Amino acid sequence: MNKKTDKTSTPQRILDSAEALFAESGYDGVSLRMITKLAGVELALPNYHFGSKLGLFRAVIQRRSVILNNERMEALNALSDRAEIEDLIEAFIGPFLRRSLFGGEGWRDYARVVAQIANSPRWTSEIMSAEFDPVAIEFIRRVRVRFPVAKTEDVYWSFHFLLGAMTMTFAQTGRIDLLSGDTCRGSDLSEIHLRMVPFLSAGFSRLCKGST
Amino acid sequence: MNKKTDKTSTPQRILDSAEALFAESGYDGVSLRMITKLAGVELALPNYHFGSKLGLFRAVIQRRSVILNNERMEALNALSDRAEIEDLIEAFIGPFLRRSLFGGEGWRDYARVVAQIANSPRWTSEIMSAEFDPVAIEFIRRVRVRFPVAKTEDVYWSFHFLLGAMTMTFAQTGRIDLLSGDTCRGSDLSEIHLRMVPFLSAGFSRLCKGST
DNA sequence: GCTATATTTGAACATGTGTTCAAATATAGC
DNA sequence: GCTATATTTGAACACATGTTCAAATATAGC
Repeated sequence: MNKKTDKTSTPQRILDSAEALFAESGYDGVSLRMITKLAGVELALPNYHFGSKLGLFRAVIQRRSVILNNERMEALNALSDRAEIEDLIEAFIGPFLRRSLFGGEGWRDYARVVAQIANSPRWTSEIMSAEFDPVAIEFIRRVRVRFPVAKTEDVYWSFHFLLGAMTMTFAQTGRIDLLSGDTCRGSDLSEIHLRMVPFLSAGFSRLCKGST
Repeated sequence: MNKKTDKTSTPQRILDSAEALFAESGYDGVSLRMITKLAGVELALPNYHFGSKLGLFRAVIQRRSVILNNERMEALNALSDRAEIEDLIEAFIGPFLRRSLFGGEGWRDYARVVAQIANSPRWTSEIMSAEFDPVAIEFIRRVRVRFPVAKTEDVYWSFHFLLGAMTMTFAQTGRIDLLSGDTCRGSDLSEIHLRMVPFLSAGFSRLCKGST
């Protein structure tokens, strides 16, 4: 018999299983026994490799946030100071949407985990702000360059609405599928992407162009 | 000694405590012992009055959803067929925002619970669709009357973005407070309301007016 | 005031929880 | 091949979980 039943390493198998289960039921809805059973490893191993359940959760988030934030930051930096709001929004949301769409189950599950913690007061400062604020700050800075006369609050609240639309998209709850009788599918991220940029651009323009 | 230490009835005290705790930590993050301790009642009473923990959770949601949906449906029905998109959006989100703002802690906590279940696949059909779909369907119908040439998908996706912005607002995680250095406060629902209607109206107009 | 029903009490039940640890095994450096 | 380190095993720990139930108490109808 093989020493490993799979090619992937133990920590990775644990991360993958945890990611899939957290996406479905959230942090408190999943036990280490569920995770280790799905991963096919012993119960003690998550604690050995990640210290604690909380350590495992943080590792799940960080594994992909690092990759993601690099891509997003690069996309923003690639734009000139005269870039339109459409381009800024595209740079901010595009990498995440593309990963969720083409990156396989793991990335899709990851987005669903992020969506849940983004709406939970418990994880806001500890995880959301810690992991995702740098890109957010840069995006907001660039929006203010684009709309120099916009009031500070208008920019932040516009960003807040963008964040909500993005989060709801990542959540993939199937609500819109049910509601539309499958006319729309939450998994069709390219269909959403196509509409999200114009929708949000119009909102930003209305609020931040300075007509007040 | 009094037979009741408070004026409110036992079921209500349980509902209030459950609501406050669910808002902070979600369904799985709260135990019946936490709830009964906060409510100052015996452990067995939630099961007696609501059948199970799940029954209690559903009761927490339904207690206010009934009130809310009546108000929202009336607000929609009060509008003429020629109502602007601004008015439709106002009717859809206004009652909820006002309750959260002026209704006291209970309504604020309730909104936070709804925000969390709105992003969790686990509760989508069981609770979200069951409780909130009728108003959503009526809102969408009215949007299509207002924008008769709009493609079906554009209307649904616009609604999806609206739902995201609304949910993120109700979540009250404090992220935008942190990010803006308290320039913006997530608890200032009137500040948000003021901007949310124009922002979303611009998005709907861009996507649904039929220019494609 | 008595009776029937509704509610509350306090304890127990079986099972699930994250974490720990010494012993066994595998891996890598030389 | 031997040794030192890294990993895995399997079991146990102390405690928390939702639910149940008979007994005690309160409430309401007459």
